Amino acid sequence: MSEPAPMMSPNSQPEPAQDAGPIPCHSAELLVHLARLVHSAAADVSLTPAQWTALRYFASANRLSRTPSAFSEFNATTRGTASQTVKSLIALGLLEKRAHESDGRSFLIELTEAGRAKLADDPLDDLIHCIKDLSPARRAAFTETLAQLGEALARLRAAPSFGKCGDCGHCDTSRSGEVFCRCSQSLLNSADMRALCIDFAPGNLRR
Amino acid sequence: MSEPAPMMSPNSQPEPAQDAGPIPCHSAELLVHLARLVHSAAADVSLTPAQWTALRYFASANRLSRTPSAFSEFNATTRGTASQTVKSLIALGLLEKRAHESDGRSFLIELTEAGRAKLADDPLDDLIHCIKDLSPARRAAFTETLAQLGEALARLRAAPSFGKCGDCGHCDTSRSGEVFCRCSQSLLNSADMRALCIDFAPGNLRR
DNA sequence: GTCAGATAGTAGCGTCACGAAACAATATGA
DNA sequence: TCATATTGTTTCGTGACGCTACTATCTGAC
Repeated sequence: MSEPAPMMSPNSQPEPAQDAGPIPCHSAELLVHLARLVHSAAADVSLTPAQWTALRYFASANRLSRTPSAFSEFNATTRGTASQTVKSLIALGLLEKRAHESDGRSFLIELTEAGRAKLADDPLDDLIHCIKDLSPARRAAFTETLAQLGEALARLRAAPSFGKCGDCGHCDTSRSGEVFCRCSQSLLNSADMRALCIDFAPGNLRR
Repeated sequence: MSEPAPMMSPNSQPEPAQDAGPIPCHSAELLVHLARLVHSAAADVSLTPAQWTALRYFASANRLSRTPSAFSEFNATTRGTASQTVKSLIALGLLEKRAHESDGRSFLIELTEAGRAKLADDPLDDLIHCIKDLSPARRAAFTETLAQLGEALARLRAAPSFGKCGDCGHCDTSRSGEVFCRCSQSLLNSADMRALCIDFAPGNLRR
Protein backbone atom coordinates (compact mmCIF):
# COMPACT_ATOMS: atom_id res chain seq x y z
CA MET A 1 0.00 0.00 0.00
CA SER A 2 2.60 2.56 1.09
CA GLU A 3 5.32 3.66 -1.29
CA PRO A 4 8.71 3.72 0.40
CA ALA A 5 10.46 5.36 -2.56
CA PRO A 6 14.02 5.36 -1.29
CA MET A 7 15.45 6.73 -4.50
CA MET A 8 13.42 8.99 -6.74
CA SER A 9 15.28 8.19 -9.90
CA PRO A 10 14.28 10.17 -12.98
CA ASN A 11 12.52 7.12 -14.44
CA SER A 12 13.08 8.49 -17.88
CA GLN A 13 13.86 5.19 -19.61
CA PRO A 14 11.07 4.77 -22.16
CA GLU A 15 10.52 0.99 -22.09
CA PRO A 16 11.88 -2.10 -20.39
CA ALA A 17 14.06 -3.98 -22.85
CA GLN A 18 12.38 -7.37 -22.84
CA ASP A 19 8.92 -6.32 -24.01
CA ALA A 20 8.07 -8.69 -26.85
CA GLY A 21 4.62 -7.37 -27.72
CA PRO A 22 1.31 -7.83 -25.95
CA ILE A 23 0.51 -11.27 -24.55
CA PRO A 24 -2.93 -12.45 -25.80
CA CYS A 25 -3.52 -14.27 -22.55
CA HIS A 26 -3.32 -11.02 -20.62
CA SER A 27 -5.76 -9.30 -22.99
CA ALA A 28 -8.34 -12.05 -22.56
CA GLU A 29 -8.04 -11.96 -18.78
CA LEU A 30 -8.35 -8.21 -18.83
CA LEU A 31 -11.49 -8.39 -20.93
CA VAL A 32 -13.15 -10.79 -18.48
CA HIS A 33 -11.98 -8.63 -15.60
CA LEU A 34 -13.51 -5.53 -17.17
CA ALA A 35 -16.83 -7.29 -17.62
CA ARG A 36 -16.76 -8.32 -14.01
CA LEU A 37 -16.04 -4.79 -12.78
CA VAL A 38 -19.15 -3.58 -14.58
CA HIS A 39 -21.40 -5.36 -12.11
CA SER A 40 -19.20 -5.13 -9.05
CA ALA A 41 -20.57 -4.08 -5.71
CA ALA A 42 -19.77 -0.42 -6.36
CA ALA A 43 -22.44 -0.37 -9.05
CA ASP A 44 -26.20 0.05 -8.71
CA VAL A 45 -27.32 -3.15 -6.98
CA SER A 46 -31.06 -2.48 -7.09
CA LEU A 47 -31.08 -5.03 -9.90
CA THR A 48 -28.96 -8.14 -10.19
CA PRO A 49 -26.47 -8.54 -13.05
CA ALA A 50 -28.77 -11.00 -14.79
CA GLN A 51 -31.66 -8.54 -14.53
CA TRP A 52 -29.60 -5.67 -15.93
CA THR A 53 -28.54 -7.85 -18.84
CA ALA A 54 -32.14 -8.74 -19.60
CA LEU A 55 -33.34 -5.17 -19.30
CA ARG A 56 -30.64 -4.01 -21.70
CA TYR A 57 -31.43 -6.80 -24.10
CA PHE A 58 -35.14 -6.03 -24.36
CA ALA A 59 -34.35 -2.35 -24.68
CA SER A 60 -32.15 -2.91 -27.71
CA ALA A 61 -33.63 -5.93 -29.50
CA ASN A 62 -35.95 -5.58 -32.46
CA ARG A 63 -39.53 -6.81 -32.51
CA LEU A 64 -38.57 -10.25 -33.85
CA SER A 65 -36.15 -10.78 -30.98
CA ARG A 66 -38.03 -9.56 -27.94
CA THR A 67 -39.04 -13.00 -26.71
CA PRO A 68 -37.79 -15.05 -23.73
CA SER A 69 -36.37 -17.68 -26.09
CA ALA A 70 -34.41 -15.19 -28.12
CA PHE A 71 -33.04 -13.69 -24.94
CA SER A 72 -31.98 -17.10 -23.68
CA GLU A 73 -30.10 -17.72 -26.91
CA PHE A 74 -28.45 -14.34 -26.81
CA ASN A 75 -27.42 -14.81 -23.21
CA ALA A 76 -26.14 -18.35 -23.79
CA THR A 77 -28.41 -19.71 -21.10
CA THR A 78 -31.47 -21.96 -20.90
CA ARG A 79 -35.07 -20.95 -21.47
CA GLY A 80 -35.81 -21.81 -17.85
CA THR A 81 -33.25 -19.38 -16.50
CA ALA A 82 -34.32 -16.68 -18.94
CA SER A 83 -37.93 -17.22 -17.97
CA GLN A 84 -37.14 -16.63 -14.30
CA THR A 85 -35.25 -13.44 -15.01
CA VAL A 86 -38.06 -12.07 -17.16
CA LYS A 87 -40.64 -13.02 -14.56
CA SER A 88 -38.73 -11.15 -11.87
CA LEU A 89 -38.51 -8.01 -14.01
CA ILE A 90 -42.24 -8.17 -14.76
CA ALA A 91 -42.89 -8.47 -11.02
CA LEU A 92 -40.80 -5.31 -10.56
CA GLY A 93 -42.91 -3.54 -13.17
CA LEU A 94 -39.96 -2.96 -15.52
CA LEU A 95 -41.08 -5.31 -18.29
CA GLU A 96 -44.47 -6.31 -19.61
CA LYS A 97 -45.71 -9.25 -21.61
CA ARG A 98 -47.92 -8.93 -24.65
CA ALA A 99 -49.53 -11.74 -26.57
CA HIS A 100 -47.62 -12.54 -29.75
CA GLU A 101 -49.57 -11.51 -32.82
CA SER A 102 -49.14 -14.70 -34.82
CA ASP A 103 -47.76 -17.35 -32.44
CA GLY A 104 -49.99 -18.39 -29.56
CA ARG A 105 -47.11 -20.02 -27.67
CA SER A 106 -44.99 -16.92 -27.58
CA PHE A 107 -44.99 -13.48 -26.04
CA LEU A 108 -43.63 -10.11 -26.99
CA ILE A 109 -41.67 -8.55 -24.12
CA GLU A 110 -41.64 -4.76 -23.85
CA LEU A 111 -40.06 -2.28 -21.48
CA THR A 112 -42.54 -0.35 -19.39
CA GLU A 113 -42.11 3.36 -18.79
CA ALA A 114 -40.45 2.49 -15.47
CA GLY A 115 -38.18 0.08 -17.29
CA ARG A 116 -37.02 2.76 -19.68
CA ALA A 117 -36.41 5.12 -16.78
CA LYS A 118 -34.47 2.45 -14.93
CA LEU A 119 -31.95 2.29 -17.78
CA ALA A 120 -30.60 5.61 -16.59
CA ASP A 121 -29.03 3.77 -13.63
CA ASP A 122 -27.45 1.08 -15.78
CA PRO A 123 -24.08 0.06 -14.25
CA LEU A 124 -22.82 -0.41 -17.78
CA ASP A 125 -22.92 3.36 -18.23
CA ASP A 126 -19.61 3.70 -16.43
CA LEU A 127 -17.92 1.52 -19.02
CA ILE A 128 -19.77 3.29 -21.82
CA HIS A 129 -18.48 6.56 -20.45
CA CYS A 130 -14.93 5.26 -20.48
CA ILE A 131 -15.34 4.09 -24.06
CA LYS A 132 -16.67 7.48 -25.08
CA ASP A 133 -13.51 9.06 -23.70
CA LEU A 134 -11.37 7.15 -26.17
CA SER A 135 -10.21 8.89 -29.30
CA PRO A 136 -12.57 8.30 -32.25
CA ALA A 137 -9.98 6.29 -34.17
CA ARG A 138 -9.19 4.11 -31.21
CA ARG A 139 -12.84 3.64 -30.38
CA ALA A 140 -13.65 2.61 -33.94
CA ALA A 141 -10.82 0.10 -34.01
CA PHE A 142 -11.86 -1.25 -30.63
CA THR A 143 -15.49 -1.71 -31.66
CA GLU A 144 -14.52 -3.43 -34.85
CA THR A 145 -12.15 -5.79 -33.10
CA LEU A 146 -14.80 -6.65 -30.53
CA ALA A 147 -17.30 -7.45 -33.27
CA GLN A 148 -14.75 -9.64 -35.01
CA LEU A 149 -13.93 -11.48 -31.78
CA GLY A 150 -17.64 -11.88 -31.02
CA GLU A 151 -18.24 -13.58 -34.32
CA ALA A 152 -15.20 -15.84 -34.02
CA LEU A 153 -15.99 -16.91 -30.47
CA ALA A 154 -19.67 -17.47 -31.26
CA ARG A 155 -18.57 -19.81 -34.05
CA LEU A 156 -16.32 -21.74 -31.68
CA ARG A 157 -19.05 -22.00 -29.06
CA ALA A 158 -21.82 -22.80 -31.54
CA ALA A 159 -23.68 -19.77 -30.21
CA PRO A 160 -25.66 -17.45 -32.48
CA SER A 161 -23.90 -14.19 -33.14
CA PHE A 162 -26.12 -11.18 -32.67
CA GLY A 163 -25.66 -7.92 -34.43
CA LYS A 164 -27.34 -4.86 -35.80
CA CYS A 165 -29.38 -5.22 -38.96
CA GLY A 166 -27.17 -2.72 -40.72
CA ASP A 167 -24.30 -5.22 -40.53
CA CYS A 168 -26.41 -8.25 -41.40
CA GLY A 169 -26.14 -10.41 -44.47
CA HIS A 170 -29.92 -10.39 -44.84
CA CYS A 171 -29.88 -6.64 -45.22
CA ASP A 172 -30.44 -5.52 -48.79
CA THR A 173 -29.31 -1.95 -49.37
CA SER A 174 -29.41 -2.14 -53.15
CA ARG A 175 -32.78 -0.41 -53.35
CA SER A 176 -32.59 3.31 -53.42
CA GLY A 177 -33.95 5.10 -50.37
CA GLU A 178 -35.09 2.05 -48.45
CA VAL A 179 -33.59 -0.96 -46.74
CA PHE A 180 -35.08 -4.42 -47.05
CA CYS A 181 -34.49 -7.44 -44.79
CA ARG A 182 -34.47 -10.61 -46.85
CA CYS A 183 -34.95 -12.68 -43.70
CA SER A 184 -38.05 -11.10 -42.20
CA GLN A 185 -39.26 -9.95 -45.62
CA SER A 186 -39.90 -6.45 -44.40
CA LEU A 187 -38.64 -2.90 -44.84
CA LEU A 188 -36.40 -1.53 -42.11
CA ASN A 189 -36.42 1.97 -40.69
CA SER A 190 -33.41 3.57 -39.06
CA ALA A 191 -34.45 2.40 -35.58
CA ASP A 192 -34.62 -1.18 -36.82
CA MET A 193 -31.15 -0.82 -38.28
CA ARG A 194 -29.69 -0.14 -34.85
CA ALA A 195 -31.51 -2.94 -33.05
CA LEU A 196 -30.23 -6.37 -32.12
CA CYS A 197 -31.68 -9.19 -34.22
CA ILE A 198 -31.75 -12.88 -33.41
CA ASP A 199 -31.51 -13.78 -37.09
CA PHE A 200 -28.32 -11.82 -37.57
CA ALA A 201 -25.96 -13.33 -40.13
CA PRO A 202 -22.50 -11.87 -40.61
CA GLY A 203 -22.26 -10.56 -44.11
CA ASN A 204 -22.12 -6.82 -44.49
CA LEU A 205 -19.32 -6.50 -41.98
CA ARG A 206 -16.27 -4.62 -43.16
CA ARG A 207 -13.07 -6.51 -42.50
CA MET B 1 -33.35 -19.46 -39.25
CA SER B 2 -34.11 -20.12 -42.91
CA GLU B 3 -33.13 -17.60 -45.53
CA PRO B 4 -35.93 -17.03 -48.06
CA ALA B 5 -33.76 -14.91 -50.34
CA PRO B 6 -36.30 -13.86 -52.92
CA MET B 7 -33.92 -11.63 -54.80
CA MET B 8 -30.23 -12.35 -54.84
CA SER B 9 -29.14 -8.86 -55.55
CA PRO B 10 -25.40 -8.36 -56.06
CA ASN B 11 -25.14 -6.77 -52.62
CA SER B 12 -22.12 -4.86 -53.79
CA GLN B 13 -22.99 -1.62 -52.00
CA PRO B 14 -20.07 -1.06 -49.62
CA GLU B 15 -21.84 0.55 -46.68
CA PRO B 16 -25.29 1.62 -45.57
CA ALA B 17 -25.50 5.36 -45.84
CA GLN B 18 -26.57 6.29 -42.32
CA ASP B 19 -23.59 4.84 -40.47
CA ALA B 20 -22.46 7.56 -38.09
CA GLY B 21 -19.62 5.72 -36.43
CA PRO B 22 -19.66 3.00 -33.78
CA ILE B 23 -22.07 3.36 -30.89
CA PRO B 24 -20.21 3.08 -27.55
CA CYS B 25 -23.23 1.44 -25.97
CA HIS B 26 -23.03 -1.42 -28.43
CA SER B 27 -19.32 -1.93 -27.79
CA ALA B 28 -19.85 -2.16 -24.05
CA GLU B 29 -22.65 -4.67 -24.43
CA LEU B 30 -20.53 -6.70 -26.79
CA LEU B 31 -17.66 -6.75 -24.35
CA VAL B 32 -19.89 -8.09 -21.58
CA HIS B 33 -21.39 -10.58 -23.99
CA LEU B 34 -17.96 -11.85 -24.99
CA ALA B 35 -16.98 -12.37 -21.37
CA ARG B 36 -20.16 -14.31 -20.82
CA LEU B 37 -19.55 -16.57 -23.81
CA VAL B 38 -16.18 -17.55 -22.35
CA HIS B 39 -17.83 -19.52 -19.58
CA SER B 40 -20.93 -20.64 -21.45
CA ALA B 41 -22.13 -24.22 -21.29
CA ALA B 42 -20.12 -25.16 -24.39
CA ALA B 43 -16.93 -24.71 -22.39
CA ASP B 44 -15.21 -27.10 -20.01
CA VAL B 45 -17.51 -27.34 -17.01
CA SER B 46 -15.29 -29.48 -14.81
CA LEU B 47 -14.61 -26.26 -12.93
CA THR B 48 -17.06 -23.43 -12.26
CA PRO B 49 -16.42 -19.96 -13.69
CA ALA B 50 -15.37 -18.68 -10.28
CA GLN B 51 -12.90 -21.54 -9.93
CA TRP B 52 -11.39 -20.93 -13.36
CA THR B 53 -10.97 -17.27 -12.51
CA ALA B 54 -9.17 -18.12 -9.28
CA LEU B 55 -6.95 -20.73 -10.92
CA ARG B 56 -5.95 -18.24 -13.60
CA TYR B 57 -5.27 -15.56 -11.00
CA PHE B 58 -2.93 -17.66 -8.87
CA ALA B 59 -1.17 -18.87 -12.00
CA SER B 60 -0.33 -15.35 -13.10
CA ALA B 61 0.07 -13.35 -9.89
CA ASN B 62 3.46 -12.66 -8.37
CA ARG B 63 4.54 -13.83 -4.94
CA LEU B 64 3.27 -10.69 -3.20
CA SER B 65 -0.20 -11.18 -4.64
CA ARG B 66 -0.85 -14.88 -4.26
CA THR B 67 -3.04 -14.54 -1.15
CA PRO B 68 -6.79 -14.96 -0.69
CA SER B 69 -7.14 -11.28 0.19
CA ALA B 70 -5.34 -10.10 -2.92
CA PHE B 71 -7.48 -12.38 -5.03
CA SER B 72 -10.66 -11.02 -3.46
CA GLU B 73 -9.56 -7.48 -4.28
CA PHE B 74 -8.64 -8.39 -7.82
CA ASN B 75 -11.94 -10.14 -8.34
CA ALA B 76 -13.96 -7.32 -6.76
CA THR B 77 -15.54 -9.66 -4.26
CA THR B 78 -15.37 -10.29 -0.51
CA ARG B 79 -12.75 -12.24 1.36
CA GLY B 80 -15.42 -14.72 2.39
CA THR B 81 -16.34 -15.59 -1.17
CA ALA B 82 -12.70 -15.75 -2.22
CA SER B 83 -11.94 -18.02 0.71
CA GLN B 84 -14.65 -20.46 -0.40
CA THR B 85 -13.37 -20.61 -3.95
CA VAL B 86 -9.80 -21.19 -2.81
CA LYS B 87 -10.90 -23.87 -0.40
CA SER B 88 -12.75 -25.74 -3.13
CA LEU B 89 -9.71 -25.68 -5.40
CA ILE B 90 -7.48 -26.96 -2.60
CA ALA B 91 -9.97 -29.79 -2.04
CA LEU B 92 -9.65 -30.61 -5.74
CA GLY B 93 -5.89 -30.73 -5.39
CA LEU B 94 -5.33 -27.86 -7.82
CA LEU B 95 -4.04 -25.32 -5.30
CA GLU B 96 -2.02 -25.63 -2.13
CA LYS B 97 -1.52 -23.39 0.86
CA ARG B 98 1.85 -22.54 2.30
CA ALA B 99 2.52 -20.60 5.47
CA HIS B 100 3.48 -17.03 4.76
CA GLU B 101 7.12 -16.38 5.54
CA SER B 102 6.69 -13.19 7.54
CA ASP B 103 2.96 -12.82 8.32
CA GLY B 104 1.43 -15.50 10.50
CA ARG B 105 -2.12 -14.53 9.53
CA SER B 106 -1.58 -15.02 5.84
CA PHE B 107 -0.92 -17.83 3.41
CA LEU B 108 0.86 -18.14 0.10
CA ILE B 109 -1.30 -19.92 -2.45
CA GLU B 110 0.46 -21.97 -5.13
CA LEU B 111 -0.71 -24.05 -8.05
CA THR B 112 0.01 -27.74 -7.69
CA GLU B 113 1.31 -29.78 -10.60
CA ALA B 114 -2.30 -30.84 -11.28
CA GLY B 115 -3.36 -27.21 -11.19
CA ARG B 116 -0.81 -26.24 -13.80
CA ALA B 117 -1.93 -29.15 -15.96
CA LYS B 118 -5.56 -28.14 -15.56
CA LEU B 119 -4.80 -24.78 -17.16
CA ALA B 120 -4.57 -26.60 -20.49
CA ASP B 121 -8.39 -26.95 -20.43
CA ASP B 122 -9.01 -23.29 -19.61
CA PRO B 123 -12.23 -22.14 -21.35
CA LEU B 124 -10.53 -18.79 -21.85
CA ASP B 125 -8.22 -20.43 -24.37
CA ASP B 126 -10.91 -20.15 -27.04
CA LEU B 127 -10.95 -16.39 -26.67
CA ILE B 128 -7.17 -16.29 -26.48
CA HIS B 129 -7.05 -18.22 -29.72
CA CYS B 130 -9.39 -15.71 -31.37
CA ILE B 131 -7.21 -12.85 -30.16
CA LYS B 132 -4.10 -14.54 -31.51
CA ASP B 133 -5.75 -14.68 -34.92
CA LEU B 134 -5.95 -10.90 -35.05
CA SER B 135 -3.34 -9.01 -36.99
CA PRO B 136 -0.43 -7.88 -34.80
CA ALA B 137 -1.29 -4.20 -35.20
CA ARG B 138 -4.92 -4.76 -34.33
CA ARG B 139 -4.04 -6.96 -31.41
CA ALA B 140 -1.63 -4.42 -30.02
CA ALA B 141 -4.18 -1.63 -30.30
CA PHE B 142 -6.83 -3.83 -28.72
CA THR B 143 -4.64 -4.75 -25.75
CA GLU B 144 -3.67 -1.18 -25.17
CA THR B 145 -7.26 0.03 -25.29
CA LEU B 146 -8.32 -2.69 -22.87
CA ALA B 147 -5.60 -1.65 -20.43
CA GLN B 148 -6.67 1.97 -20.70
CA LEU B 149 -10.31 1.07 -20.11
CA GLY B 150 -9.36 -1.17 -17.20
CA GLU B 151 -7.57 1.67 -15.50
CA ALA B 152 -10.36 4.15 -16.11
CA LEU B 153 -13.10 1.84 -14.90
CA ALA B 154 -11.10 0.78 -11.85
CA ARG B 155 -10.82 4.45 -10.94
CA LEU B 156 -14.56 4.94 -11.29
CA ARG B 157 -15.31 1.84 -9.22
CA ALA B 158 -12.64 2.56 -6.61
CA ALA B 159 -11.17 -0.84 -7.38
CA PRO B 160 -7.44 -1.45 -7.51
CA SER B 161 -6.11 -1.74 -11.03
CA PHE B 162 -3.86 -4.70 -11.55
CA GLY B 163 -1.14 -4.90 -14.10
CA LYS B 164 2.21 -6.35 -14.95
CA CYS B 165 5.23 -5.01 -13.12
CA GLY B 166 6.78 -3.92 -16.40
CA ASP B 167 4.05 -1.31 -16.75
CA CYS B 168 4.07 -0.27 -13.10
CA GLY B 169 5.04 3.08 -11.70
CA HIS B 170 7.05 1.39 -8.96
CA CYS B 171 9.28 -0.23 -11.54
CA ASP B 172 12.71 1.34 -11.75
CA THR B 173 14.48 0.54 -15.00
CA SER B 174 17.15 3.19 -14.66
CA ARG B 175 19.73 0.70 -13.42
CA SER B 176 21.63 -1.05 -16.13
CA GLY B 177 20.95 -4.75 -16.49
CA GLU B 178 18.50 -5.12 -13.64
CA VAL B 179 15.03 -3.98 -12.71
CA PHE B 180 14.12 -2.79 -9.25
CA CYS B 181 10.67 -2.51 -7.67
CA ARG B 182 10.48 0.54 -5.42
CA CYS B 183 7.35 -0.84 -3.77
CA SER B 184 8.51 -4.27 -2.65
CA GLN B 185 12.15 -3.12 -2.46
CA SER B 186 13.35 -6.08 -4.46
CA LEU B 187 14.93 -6.91 -7.76
CA LEU B 188 12.64 -8.32 -10.46
CA ASN B 189 13.45 -11.08 -12.91
CA SER B 190 11.73 -11.45 -16.27
CA ALA B 191 9.08 -13.80 -14.85
CA ASP B 192 8.19 -11.21 -12.20
CA MET B 193 7.86 -8.60 -14.90
CA ARG B 194 5.06 -10.55 -16.56
CA ALA B 195 3.15 -11.33 -13.38
CA LEU B 196 0.12 -9.57 -11.93
CA CYS B 197 0.83 -7.45 -8.89
CA ILE B 198 -1.61 -6.19 -6.29
CA ASP B 199 0.44 -3.06 -5.72
CA PHE B 200 0.34 -2.07 -9.37
CA ALA B 201 0.32 1.67 -9.95
CA PRO B 202 -0.18 3.02 -13.47
CA GLY B 203 2.91 4.89 -14.44
CA ASN B 204 5.09 3.32 -17.09
CA LEU B 205 2.15 2.85 -19.43
CA ARG B 206 2.67 4.18 -22.90
CA ARG B 207 -0.19 6.36 -24.06
C1' DG C 1 -58.54 -33.61 -40.84
C1' DT C 2 -55.21 -35.78 -37.87
C1' DC C 3 -51.38 -36.98 -35.67
C1' DA C 4 -46.28 -37.02 -34.70
C1' DG C 5 -42.72 -34.14 -33.79
C1' DA C 6 -40.79 -29.57 -33.01
C1' DT C 7 -40.92 -25.38 -30.44
C1' DA C 8 -42.32 -21.60 -26.68
C1' DG C 9 -42.76 -21.02 -22.15
C1' DT C 10 -43.03 -22.53 -17.18
C1' DA C 11 -42.17 -24.88 -12.54
C1' DG C 12 -39.36 -27.44 -9.31
C1' DC C 13 -35.01 -29.10 -7.73
C1' DG C 14 -30.15 -29.06 -6.55
C1' DT C 15 -25.73 -26.70 -6.89
C1' DC C 16 -22.88 -22.85 -7.02
C1' DA C 17 -21.84 -17.66 -6.47
C1' DC C 18 -22.07 -14.09 -3.56
C1' DG C 19 -22.58 -10.57 0.21
C1' DA C 20 -23.15 -9.88 5.02
C1' DA C 21 -22.05 -10.73 9.58
C1' DA C 22 -19.70 -12.87 13.27
C1' DC C 23 -15.51 -14.81 14.64
C1' DA C 24 -10.38 -16.29 15.70
C1' DA C 25 -5.58 -15.38 14.98
C1' DT C 26 -1.99 -12.31 14.18
C1' DA C 27 0.20 -7.78 13.35
C1' DT C 28 0.98 -2.91 14.39
C1' DG C 29 1.60 1.10 16.78
C1' DA C 30 0.87 4.18 20.63
C1' DT D 1 0.64 -3.74 27.11
C1' DC D 2 -3.34 -2.96 24.98
C1' DA D 3 -6.48 -0.92 21.45
C1' DT D 4 -7.04 -1.31 16.65
C1' DA D 5 -6.40 -3.09 12.10
C1' DT D 6 -5.86 -6.87 9.04
C1' DT D 7 -6.04 -11.87 7.38
C1' DG D 8 -8.59 -15.66 6.82
C1' DT D 9 -12.68 -18.59 7.92
C1' DT D 10 -17.46 -20.11 8.77
C1' DT D 11 -22.42 -19.72 8.48
C1' DC D 12 -26.59 -18.14 6.48
C1' DG D 13 -29.81 -16.30 3.15
C1' DT D 14 -30.63 -14.96 -1.63
C1' DG D 15 -30.03 -15.16 -6.38
C1' DA D 16 -28.19 -17.41 -10.82
C1' DC D 17 -28.14 -21.34 -13.28
C1' DG D 18 -28.62 -25.96 -15.57
C1' DC D 19 -31.49 -29.84 -15.74
C1' DT D 20 -35.71 -32.34 -16.13
C1' DA D 21 -40.41 -32.70 -16.63
C1' DC D 22 -44.51 -30.58 -18.11
C1' DT D 23 -48.25 -27.96 -20.91
C1' DA D 24 -49.67 -25.39 -24.85
C1' DT D 25 -49.19 -24.38 -29.50
C1' DC D 26 -47.40 -24.75 -34.17
C1' DT D 27 -45.91 -27.28 -38.39
C1' DG D 28 -45.75 -30.54 -41.75
C1' DA D 29 -46.57 -35.18 -43.55
C1' DC D 30 -50.01 -38.44 -44.38
